[in-house]
Amino acid sequence: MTLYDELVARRLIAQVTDEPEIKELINNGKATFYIGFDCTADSLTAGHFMALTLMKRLQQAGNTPIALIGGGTTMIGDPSGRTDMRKMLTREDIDHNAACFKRQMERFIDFGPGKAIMLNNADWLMDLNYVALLREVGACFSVNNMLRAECYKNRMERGLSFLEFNYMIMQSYDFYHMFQTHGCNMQCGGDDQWSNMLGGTELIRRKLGKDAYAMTITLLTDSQGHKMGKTAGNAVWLDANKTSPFDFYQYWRNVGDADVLKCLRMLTFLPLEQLDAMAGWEGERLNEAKDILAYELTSLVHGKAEADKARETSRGLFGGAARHEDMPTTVLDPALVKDGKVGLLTAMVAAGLCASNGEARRLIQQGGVLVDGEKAADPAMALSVEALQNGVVLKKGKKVYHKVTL
RNA sequence: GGGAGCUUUCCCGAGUGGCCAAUGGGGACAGACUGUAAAUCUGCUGCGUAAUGCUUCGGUGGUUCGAAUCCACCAGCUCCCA
Repeated sequence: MTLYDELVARRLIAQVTDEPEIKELINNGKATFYIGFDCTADSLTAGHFMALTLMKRLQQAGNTPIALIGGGTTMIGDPSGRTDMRKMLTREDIDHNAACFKRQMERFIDFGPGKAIMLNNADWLMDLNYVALLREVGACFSVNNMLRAECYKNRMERGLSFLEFNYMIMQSYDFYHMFQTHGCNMQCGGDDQWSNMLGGTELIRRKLGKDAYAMTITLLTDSQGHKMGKTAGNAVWLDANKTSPFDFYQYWRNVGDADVLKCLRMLTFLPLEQLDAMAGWEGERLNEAKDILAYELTSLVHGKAEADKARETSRGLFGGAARHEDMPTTVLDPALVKDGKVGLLTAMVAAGLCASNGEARRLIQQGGVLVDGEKAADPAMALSVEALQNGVVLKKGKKVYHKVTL
């Protein structure tokens, strides 16, 4: 099976500019493609993960990836998929974030000589001269066309600043620039980037009379159409300090039935034959598929050892056994001890299980808290120092486990 | 440059002097039912030592016994005219 066919079979491809050409390029390792990453946070997220796997799949077939860190474009802020304007980040924040991204990507993509390149568009965007830029590429963009682009359409009612409007031009310029300096002939990205990407191929065609290609991948959404990779509005991070391997594992272990196979296909490297065999699984059996999904992804991101630990912990907790060595743990501040005890409410807030005492109290009153397996009935209860020294397991709701110690 | 309007708790959105911590919906969280799923039903959703307590309705001042509600200025956004 060729690479292109595999991508199709995995339902990864959303749109392409020129199917026969792109097939030819990537199947034969002739593509030098780039994917841009806006560094708005100090860690990549599960959302970026699919882009990384795509990069890896293409790299394995002999194509050359360029990971473009958006040090310059982040200064502008992409309005795609946004209803409001992004917060402006300082240059220092952006540089810091770019460095963090780089570290995470290096674990995943081989940046050895001739294998892959990492660039930062701050290197060329920051020095652009306004008038020179306008003269160089300004004539190649039709405002009429830009306004028709899907990503701006829904902003027409709410307002779109000139700053953001220029994002497409910057992104197009990136492609144009790398086409010339690095022989970059294809751009990949999320489907929400489609119009920005077309801006680039169009610019290259007009300025250089050459063809460049664009391919977008399907955004990973759940069966309700929501973007995946978020819990309670927070991103699922790839950085172990921001989302622990256990929580990362649990996130995927808990995807809905309707989404497991899709996730396996799009995110893992498991052979398609194996996935096809799983496609017939139903009901309870899907839990096996979820376990495979969670294990595969955790081991890709955090390594096999961490994945084993997370799986064991998870099985221990949900399988009834009392194993809890690896669950997230908080060491309480000794200052919280009063009369040889720490109030349960205090402990829950300190462990980050609740935002406030009031919330913790409510939770207990609703019967949502277990202390070492026993339902906590009284919000006023306290944990003794002796018990804490051995570690007390707090369970919030059905799935959130947290150990507190002194 | 001129004119009109908007800014409410996580989001949408009521509220237009005391009965407002503020209707309703969504989301989130919890309980029941389950398979660590979905759907459904229920509860809950500012803080709190739980009290006729405290802090909230873009910001700062003011009027008033009392303001999310009135006034002034500032900021942000939207729309119309140039």
